[in-house]
Amino acid sequence: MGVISIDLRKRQLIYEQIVESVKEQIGRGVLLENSYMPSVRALANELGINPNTIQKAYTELERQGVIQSVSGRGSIIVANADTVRGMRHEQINAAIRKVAADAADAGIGYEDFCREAGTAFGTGNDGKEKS
Amino acid sequence: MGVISIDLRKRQLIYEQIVESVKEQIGRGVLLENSYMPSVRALANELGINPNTIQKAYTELERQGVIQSVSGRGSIIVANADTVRGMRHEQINAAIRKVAADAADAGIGYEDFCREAGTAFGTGNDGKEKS
Amino acid sequence: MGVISIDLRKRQLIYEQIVESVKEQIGRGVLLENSYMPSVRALANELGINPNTIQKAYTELERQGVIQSVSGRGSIIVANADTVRGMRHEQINAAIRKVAADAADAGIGYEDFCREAGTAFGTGNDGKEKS
Amino acid sequence: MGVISIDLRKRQLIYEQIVESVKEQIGRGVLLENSYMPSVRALANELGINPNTIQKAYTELERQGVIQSVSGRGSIIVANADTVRGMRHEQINAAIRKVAADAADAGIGYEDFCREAGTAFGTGNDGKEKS
DNA sequence: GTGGTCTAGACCACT
DNA sequence: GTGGTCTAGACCACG
Repeated sequence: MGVISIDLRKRQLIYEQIVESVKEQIGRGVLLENSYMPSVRALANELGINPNTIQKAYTELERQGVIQSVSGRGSIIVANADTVRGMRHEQINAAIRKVAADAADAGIGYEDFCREAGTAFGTGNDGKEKS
Repeated sequence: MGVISIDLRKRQLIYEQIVESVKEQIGRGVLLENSYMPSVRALANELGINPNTIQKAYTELERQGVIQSVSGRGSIIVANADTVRGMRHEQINAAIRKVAADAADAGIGYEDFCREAGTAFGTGNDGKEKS
Repeated sequence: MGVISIDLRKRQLIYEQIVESVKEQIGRGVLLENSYMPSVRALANELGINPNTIQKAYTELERQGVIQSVSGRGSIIVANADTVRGMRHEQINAAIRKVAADAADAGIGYEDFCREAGTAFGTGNDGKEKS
Repeated sequence: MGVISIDLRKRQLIYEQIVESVKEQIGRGVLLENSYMPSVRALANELGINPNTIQKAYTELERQGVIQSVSGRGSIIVANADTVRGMRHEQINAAIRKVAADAADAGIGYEDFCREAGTAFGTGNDGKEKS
């Protein structure tokens, strides 16, 4: 089974899901720097979607400097795990700031915000130091 | 100038933007319980979009119990500010949990998460008291 | 307070609701044979709806032989309670046959049908003789 | 010939007729779980009505959890016959209770009610065993 | 071709 | 003029 996954029911564009999934797997060390990505055709087949969509994702990944397409050879991963983890962190941090701004706007306080978030972190930081 | 605003450039569906904008303004007390919403045509005209899109938004608002439409009369706001704020809070809490889960998954710790979020809350709560 | 009632939120046409409401009140003996109906204008005012709608209802009532309009005088009730009760019974019987046919079609048995209906009749016929 | 039927002369909304017809055919086992619905355009063409109306029906069916639509793929039936039959039964039971309440209100007794209904059930259950 | 959103504009019942 | 349904047809992302 492949390591790249998509969900057709999500509203997020499929090619974006692929981009994110690829970066996530590189960050996890599942996909390695200097190794080849599956071919457009192979991945399209594996995910059961159209090659055009894969192509769009690969083009975007190349634009972001994550992979590099070599004519007749395939697409090679040129970013290392740390780099993409950094990209992912920055993306998530932006999402955090956005939802925090929404929460602040809706009158949710900082402590309530952290308490709500705490449940997602398994390390005992579930807000109990608030009680 | 009207109180309901949309941004055609956003990827969020227009009718959803309207639904959220209406709920936000009710929550802020700008739109009041028992008062009438602008008519479908009037709002369509004001926002420069098609009446059908407004209709779709109003239908959804009625489905959510926020307004009640009567043919030939207009659409009356039946939810009070607290109710709508509660709906909005629940929505935002869900978003917080989601982004927190993403962050945890990406290896961002609870404290980093709260520190990142802290900037959105004006009160100097940048996460220090968590450490 | 008037005896004729309508519900603007229902999907049933308003003039039909008025027709039914009038017949129901005649059947109950609240509106009496040979007495006058409220004037179109008065009833429109009382119900807060447009006189055209009342006029439509009165026209239909006249067509059914329930009232008779006399120019410059008003509309007089010409059907007695028994007559309209009969009309109403026939209408309801038709509705019963229709819903029974739907139920039979959906595979609901006669006994289940009667048990479900029993709860609406306060007289102890709530299906317990089935148990 | 298709299995989904509508009647333009009925007052019931077309998209509602479609929703009900689809659920009925699923309940009958004519439309099967995990099979695809006809495409929006195909059904629109077959029934001679506008694709938007079909879309509205499909959207409602998805909201009810009967089908699941995937852009570019089609709409797959996800509810099984039993589930849909259950939904239909609950709907019909509500209708039974409503008409029974009307009947009781009009002075029709439980036994008369069941006798009237009996004719719709073919098995000689005309209410005799109730007396 | 497929679903989904949106525009444009019609008709209806009712105000 | 008001909400609501429907028609006609456009564009988009995807197959």
